Amino acid sequence: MFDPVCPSDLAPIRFGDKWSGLIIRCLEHGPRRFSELRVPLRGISAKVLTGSLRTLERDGLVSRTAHPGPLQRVEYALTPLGRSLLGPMATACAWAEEHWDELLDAREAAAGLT
Amino acid sequence: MFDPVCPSDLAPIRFGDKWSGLIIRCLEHGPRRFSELRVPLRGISAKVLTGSLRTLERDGLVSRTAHPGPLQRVEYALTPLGRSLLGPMATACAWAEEHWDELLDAREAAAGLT
DNA sequence: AGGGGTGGTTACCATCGGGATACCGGTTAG
DNA sequence: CTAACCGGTATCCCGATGGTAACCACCCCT
Repeated sequence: MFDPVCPSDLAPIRFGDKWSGLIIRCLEHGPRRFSELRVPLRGISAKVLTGSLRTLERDGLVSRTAHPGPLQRVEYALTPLGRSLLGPMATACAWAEEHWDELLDAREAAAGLT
Repeated sequence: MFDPVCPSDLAPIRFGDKWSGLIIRCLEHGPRRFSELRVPLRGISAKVLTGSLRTLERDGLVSRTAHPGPLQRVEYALTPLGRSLLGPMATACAWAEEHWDELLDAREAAAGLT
């Protein structure tokens, strides 16, 4: 997702994968079920989604609750820790929205003089 | 580096690699030369560093200037666009510093009940 | 009994990022 | 002449990431 780079010790540390950011934002407005997550994340395979969810769970960002009852029903929700990430993520998104065009322009310009 | 995830269109988009964040932070306080970058980024190979720098250059975040003269001297600096990233990155770093322990605890707890 | 939805797991496979190593042209110092 | 430094490039290789497809148990509905 991103590198929380600590200036103190210069080592690259990453957590999160291709989909983690998206998943967290999908959980922003409340718990979602497994299949509810697959809808907005068009293209994600079950395997990768479970993988990402397991990692997020392991890191304490997302909680998994299997609701009892005859129907199989599993809900994923943000933990407080996960929710605390929404702020920084919003900042990053704001930056991206603001500078997206410049990025594309730069890439296009760079491709142009190839 | 991180996913600037736009909530509007849910597609995973990433730019930056393992070292991009670190490189940008190394350039925070002024231009640096190729070999000056390799020092704080212990462990990075020349190939990977050039690769990352080329990508950052392509995206308009970093500028490369080969100074004329008999001595080979190349300097990398942040562009205004690159500098605009420092804010969001600081936010991310602050989050990381604040919640780093919780993350580690969660991982440890998860590993514990394996 | 059969079909469908939910929430996965497993095996297989292609791709890619990144690390190690060697090399290279130009320049300067000893 | 030789060695060393700068800023790379060329190759090889490995492991992780991620995608596809098949399969599975459990439950519901008809």
